[in-house]
Amino acid sequence: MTQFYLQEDKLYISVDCIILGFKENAINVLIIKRKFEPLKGERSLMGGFVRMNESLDETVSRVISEYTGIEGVYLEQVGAYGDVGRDIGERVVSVVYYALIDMELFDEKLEKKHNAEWINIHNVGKLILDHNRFLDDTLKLMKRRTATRPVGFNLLPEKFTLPQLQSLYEAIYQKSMDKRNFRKKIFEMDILEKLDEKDKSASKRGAYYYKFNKEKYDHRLEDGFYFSFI
Amino acid sequence: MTQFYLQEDKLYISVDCIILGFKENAINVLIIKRKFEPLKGERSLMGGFVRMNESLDETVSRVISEYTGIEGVYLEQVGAYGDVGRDIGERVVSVVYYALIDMELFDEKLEKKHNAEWINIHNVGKLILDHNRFLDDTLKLMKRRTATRPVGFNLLPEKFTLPQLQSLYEAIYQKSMDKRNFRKKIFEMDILEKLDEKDKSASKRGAYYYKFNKEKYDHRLEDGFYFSFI
DNA sequence: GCAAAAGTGTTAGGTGTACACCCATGA
DNA sequence: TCATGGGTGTACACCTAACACTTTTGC
Repeated sequence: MTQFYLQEDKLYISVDCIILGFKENAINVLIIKRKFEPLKGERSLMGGFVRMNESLDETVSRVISEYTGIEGVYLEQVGAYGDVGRDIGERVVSVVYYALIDMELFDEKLEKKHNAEWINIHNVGKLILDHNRFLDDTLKLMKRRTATRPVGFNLLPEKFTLPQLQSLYEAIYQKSMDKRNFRKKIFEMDILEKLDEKDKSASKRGAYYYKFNKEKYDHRLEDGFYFSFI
Repeated sequence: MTQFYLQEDKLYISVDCIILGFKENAINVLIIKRKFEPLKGERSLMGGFVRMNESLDETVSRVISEYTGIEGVYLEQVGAYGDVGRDIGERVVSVVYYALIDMELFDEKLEKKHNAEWINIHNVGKLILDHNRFLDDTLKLMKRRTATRPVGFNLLPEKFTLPQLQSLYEAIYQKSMDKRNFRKKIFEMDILEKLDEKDKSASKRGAYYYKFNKEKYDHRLEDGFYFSFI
């Protein structure tokens, strides 16, 4: 059986990760300055080669964990990029994923170790190779996804306030929203659980904490419930 | 520079294609019965290995052209599938694409040559490996895409009637639509060009032919026009 | 007591949906 | 003339979007 494949070419496959986090009312992406040739000193996404005995998902998780210290994050595949000349020197097909992480869980020691920094997604300059394209495609996909699935919560801590949630969506869609309409929409979805606790860090009055209630959400999905932020 | 990659693994990469066509009010997919081992006689999607000097897009186009005789079709990537055991015998990462073709352009000689047949997407039985998953993922993606982009036209001849167009969308979404509402929506989009010619094959009165007007569509997109069938 | 953020309802306009009849033509 | 599919308009329900004031509390 192996005979059948023998005449075919084998290629390098890498995974590139776009790690997104939310802080100070902005979506940030983790970027590294490469410490070695080729392209030393230039800015890049995090990546890794897919190993023979490793699934794509395993490669991504390995890379994410290496650069953030976090396991089990929300991941979505953006796509495979395979133009012949996309990498320099060697032919490499890259599969791109993005991850939404809670920046409070980020291991800051890794920031120095990898020469990494969080950059506002609107100020990311030139990246190596076709990484800017990866980022552009990711942002389009992420906007669509956060509009139709409750995945934005992955960018927030487990407990969050409604002003926080709103400012997250405002950062994603780059437009300000009406407080009353936003809250009405969220409440109608009936997927949040209100806690008794308040966050007083942003105001004297304090804002109630909420949690995303996955059970409620899954239950609502069953009877053809259609989801839509924005 | 090449040194840098030397220690990494190289893998086989294949492309699998889901070729969709519209005929007799149903969406059909082209399926082959494999003529050789492994898995001889079983039903499969069309695929091909990515060659060292070929981009993914080139591989897809090669495969599509080989099995349909058509060039320049509408293509969209579904994703990369890379579980370690997904292929039997060897490790192969597969990148899946779907194509929307006008079945009138299909070269029927190739049907026998490749042991291929068009099967209604709701009657496709068991396919080899993880090909059923590819098909399921494709259909979800295609439904979303045809709902928000005017790509359904790729499944019709250049000239088509409104009853044809409606029956296409009814086949995609598996539900019947109101004629008046459908036409209203389409006309409001203002992306069709009415021809003077009629199609009399389905009725005595005849239905006017229309053409998709890409210029109009591109123009409307510029001023934040949001598109939505269904 | 005041500054600063959290929280709360109503209305008007627009969009989606349901629904029934006449038209054109070939046989 | 009749059977068959093509073509057309309206009314109601629902959803979206715009809008301003009161509440809480630490300082």
